[in-house]
Amino acid sequence: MTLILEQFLPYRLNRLTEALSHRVSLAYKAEYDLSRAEWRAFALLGQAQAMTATDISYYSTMHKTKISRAILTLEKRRWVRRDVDEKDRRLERISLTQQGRRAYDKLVPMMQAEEAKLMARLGAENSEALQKGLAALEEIYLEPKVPTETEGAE
Amino acid sequence: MTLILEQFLPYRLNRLTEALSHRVSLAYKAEYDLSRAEWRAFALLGQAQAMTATDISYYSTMHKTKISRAILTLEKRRWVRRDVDEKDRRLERISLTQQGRRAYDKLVPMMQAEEAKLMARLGAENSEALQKGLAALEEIYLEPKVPTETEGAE
DNA sequence: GCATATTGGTAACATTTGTAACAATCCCGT
DNA sequence: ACGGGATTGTTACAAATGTTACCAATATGC
Repeated sequence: MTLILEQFLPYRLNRLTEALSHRVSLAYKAEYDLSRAEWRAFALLGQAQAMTATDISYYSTMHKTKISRAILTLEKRRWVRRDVDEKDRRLERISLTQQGRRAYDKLVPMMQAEEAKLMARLGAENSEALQKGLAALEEIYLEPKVPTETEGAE
Repeated sequence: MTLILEQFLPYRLNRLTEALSHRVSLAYKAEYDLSRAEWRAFALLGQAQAMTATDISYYSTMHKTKISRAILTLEKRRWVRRDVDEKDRRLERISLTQQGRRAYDKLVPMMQAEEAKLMARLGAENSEALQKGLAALEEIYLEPKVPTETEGAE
């Protein structure tokens, strides 16, 4: 009885994720010295208008204390700011500052270029297969979407 | 300029990996109280005859000190043993004990069942697409194989 | 053959992370 | 309107992790 790890989905995903994340991290580390947590929070904030820390935690699959700290760091850089929600004063809506937006606009093309390079190497057919497979997996295991407005994460 | 995370491969892989790994971890945690590192080292040792700690580190994408500690724990449980390689006495070949093998033989079917359930939900077509896409990615980003004998990692 | 560099593995230390407790706020039923 | 219970985010502390230094064994170069 043997579990063939090369065929075991969690193992495969783990290794690929590690490899890809590491590759991509080179860009934001070299350019801005961001940690993984910071980059993820940052990327989410770039896409959505204003999220709460809980939202970010949910969509990044990272612990809320980690997010709390990442946000603090980003805040110190003046890349994000917090505004207490007037309707519910427990909530802090986090959003990019103008300065943060500029950094985002500079960083994103680098990431996209990296991904484009990868897709080119994969080829159209493999790439499509991958999209299809991942989409199906996501449907089973993940919540559907990243919000573009602050909204509860279930 | 916006990076759509739902379409960004590292993000997608990360979330899926988290979700799947967590799901699978329930089995080995509930049954044997293994940590992730322990489970991965264990699974690799179940497949290969005898690996060195460095091999395990490489194939599990985990830090060598983490592996060192995981092996120590597994050794205390008497699931693995070490034998100093007589040819190169710096090396320790780690392998499953009989007791370890029994635990492995009990655990593996549970993991396979979990995966089979997933594949069934995916359906044949999506599953094949996924396989194809992942295989292509692996070819670009990963070393080819898990050794079945102790051997250097690249 | 001997000095030096390299490798496998561990240990000490410092950093990072998560768990648990907390304050502030809100919700809801009464 | 009040009180119990939930929710948001932070902090204190404990556990896990990684960096660095280290030892032992081996390989390399002269």
